[in-house]
Parts: sequence; structure tokens; C-alpha cells
Amino acid sequence: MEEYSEKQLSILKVAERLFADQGFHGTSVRDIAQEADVNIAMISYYFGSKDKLLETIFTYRLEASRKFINELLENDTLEPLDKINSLIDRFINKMLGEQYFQCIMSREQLNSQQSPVRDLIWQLKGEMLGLMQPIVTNAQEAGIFDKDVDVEMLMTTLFGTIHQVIPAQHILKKNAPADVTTDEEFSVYIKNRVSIHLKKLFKAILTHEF
Amino acid sequence: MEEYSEKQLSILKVAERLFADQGFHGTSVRDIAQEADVNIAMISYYFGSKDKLLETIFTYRLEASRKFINELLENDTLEPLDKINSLIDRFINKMLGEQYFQCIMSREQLNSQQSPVRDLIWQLKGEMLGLMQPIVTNAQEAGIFDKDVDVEMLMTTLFGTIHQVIPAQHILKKNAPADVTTDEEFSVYIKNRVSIHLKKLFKAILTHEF
DNA sequence: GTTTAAATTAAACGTTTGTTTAGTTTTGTG
DNA sequence: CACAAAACTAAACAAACGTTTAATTTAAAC
Repeated sequence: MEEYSEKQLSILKVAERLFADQGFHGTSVRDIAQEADVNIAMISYYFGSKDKLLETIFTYRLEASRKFINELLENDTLEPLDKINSLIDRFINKMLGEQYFQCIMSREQLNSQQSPVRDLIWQLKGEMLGLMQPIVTNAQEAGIFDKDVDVEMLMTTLFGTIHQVIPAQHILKKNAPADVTTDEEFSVYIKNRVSIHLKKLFKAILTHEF
Repeated sequence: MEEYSEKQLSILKVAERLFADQGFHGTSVRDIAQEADVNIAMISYYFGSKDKLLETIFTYRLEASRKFINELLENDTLEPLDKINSLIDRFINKMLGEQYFQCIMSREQLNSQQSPVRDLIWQLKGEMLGLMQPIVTNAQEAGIFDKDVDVEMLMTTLFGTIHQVIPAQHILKKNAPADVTTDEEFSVYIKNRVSIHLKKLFKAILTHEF
């Protein structure tokens, strides 16, 4: 784990935003350099290449995701459903808190030809499945959760819903209550709405209660 | 609605696949021309430009989607839940049957700067919400569905789950039963698995039954 | 068979791409 | 101050990009 200078962090931040908004190939290093207010050559100088820059963003973000997963594992005192609910809220907060990166992930996971970045994505997804699976299995054996649950599909729904909410925010903003005006208010509003929705979904499927 | 020659259709087909696999900016017109076995100049000759080519793919596919929606509206004799189930199955079949195009949609809906293509996507999504909303509302008034349902989020989950399944198929293929070997068998298997999952989800949320 | 339009081609167009070079400035150290 | 290493810059690089041109072949109509 390296440390990055302010300038490097500025490049990473700008690159993440532009890659999210316009795609990797839709963003030129000149765009990045201009918005980050650095010389073009600095990007190669710091990160080696444009590809390596993307990889740097990924290792940087995914390292944080690993920490995030390990923190989730420590909450071992909660009831199974509370554990699931806590997990849902944390996922929503994490993913909506790094929307630019999640956009890049959405894009990169679609690439057919395998790449270092693509491999990292699916490896992490596997780890997240491995996080939820035992919680569900244990609760099933304790007779708390329904036996007949497709956990892999449930995770797909969790990620899919959040990944779908991110680009849909323009639309959701229009239909939001009138008292939601600022960006911060909307952020709270949308997180809460997704949270309620997903918790209801999971509870219904896992416990057959409402 | 125009008719396209075999050569034009060949270009459209190849372009759709490559745009899905590598992204729009990640695919060059030379790539498309080579794989479609036509001269590079033919793409501009037929479609005007690379951008127009993408737009052509969209108008072509979205026209079919409109027909698809109208067909759904005709099934007016079914019970509300059967109507929802039919809708789920048709969506799964449609979207998994045109996976390349759905990949392109997944990518393009992430673009921040508005474009003809982006507008078309969200317009269609609005229409699909408008398709499901009355079904749910009517059943709610008849006391068949739960009053407290976030239909917009439910649609988000529907699309999100299917859009997430598409790139996850490599992984899901590994964990598939041993008797699923051919591509056709896997296609049936995965459609069925998603169908069961989503129907269960919708039934639980809408009717509080299992 | 001749003529006219459409289809097709190879080559070239001017940009833009990511990257590198060679030179300059800044920084830190003895 | 002197000096070496790091940081930074403007310019140039070759390659790839989407598009157009001008010439040629094919097809259709009379």
C-alpha cells in the first residue's frame, strides 16, 4: 500500500469521475490532465500509462472494499435478520458513497475480454457472496430463514438494484417529494428509499414475514 | 421503418456485438468492417457515421421493444399476479435474448452527458414503468396486492437483477448443475433460475404469500 | 449494347490518441 | 553555495482514429 501525493490524488479523483461519466475509452489523458490541472506527461510519469491509472483506481478502491468486508464480519452478535439488514445498509452507503467508482465497475464488468481489472471485480463479488452465504446458511439451519433461498440470486438482486439506482437518479429526483431539494437531502432520501425496499425484499424472502 | 440489406444487417449485427463486448469507444470502425467483411467506407456510406450507426442499432431495437410492450398490454384477461408473472417471464426472455443490446444499454445509460441514445433509454424505461404501475394499482384497489409497494423500485430491481445476470453468466456457468453442458441448456437453465427468483420476490412483496 | 445510377474499393485525409523525449525548474542534502 | 535527484514542462512522436475522396465495378433501365 503506497501513499499518494496531493497531485496524484487529484489525478486519481478526476480520472475516476471522467471514466465514470464518459467511459475509459471515451476519456483522453488530455481531458484528465486539463481538469486535474497537471501536465499530460505527469500521468505517465506517476502511473506508467492510462491502463495502469485505471488499475491504480481499482486497487485503491478494492482495498477499501476488502477492509469494508472484514468490518462486516466482526458484527457477530446480531440476530441473522439484523445482520442482513445491517449488511444491506452498509452496502447501500458504501456503493452510493462511491458512485463514480461503481459506474466504472458497472462498465468494466461488461467487458468480454478478460483483463486484470475484470478479474478483480469478479473475485470481489465472489468474496461478497462468501460473506452472505454463511449468514443465511446458519440461519437456515437454526430454522430462522426459509430453506429454499437462492443466495447467489439474492446478491445479484442486491448489487443489480443499487447499480441500477445510480444512473436512474436523474429520473428519481424528478419524482422525489417536494421537501427534498438539496443534493444532500436527496442523497439521504434515496438511500433510505433503497434501504426500505431492499430490506422488505430480503425479509419477505428469507423469513416469510412482513 | 426502413428495410436493411443483408450487408447492412451484417454490419449492424457485428457492431452490436463489438459495442457490447468492448464498448462504443473501445470499438473502431475498422474492427467492425473487418469482422463484417466489408470495406471501411461502407459504414459511413450506409449509416453516415459511427455515432449514427449506434443510433440505428438503438432505433432498431427500441422499435421492437415498443411492439413488445404493446403485446404485453393485450393480455388483459389474466389475474393480477399471473399478469405480473407473465410480464417477468417475457422480460427475462426478451432481455436475455438480446444480451448484446442490453450490454450496450447498460453502458450507455451510465453516460452523464445527454445524448439522443441516452434520452431514448430513459424514455423507454418510463414507458415500462407506466406499463406495470396500473396493473399494481388496480390490484391494490381490488385488495389483492399490498398497499405499500414501491413499484418504481420494484422495476429497478427487475431490470437491475437481469442486467446483473448478463455479465455474471461466466460465474454462474461454473456453479451450474453438471447436466447443464451446452449453451442452449445453460440458456434455459439461467432463464428458469432468474424467473423463479424474481417471481418469488414479486409474489412475496405484492401478496404477502409464498 | 449503351447509358445512368448505385455499390464498392483502395488510398489518403486531417485529427486525436497515448506515450516519450529532451530540457528546465524545483527540491532536498552535505 | 554546490550538487544530485526528483518534479515538471513543452514539444514531438508514431500509431490509430473516423471520415472522405476519387476511381472502379456492378446493376438496372432503356
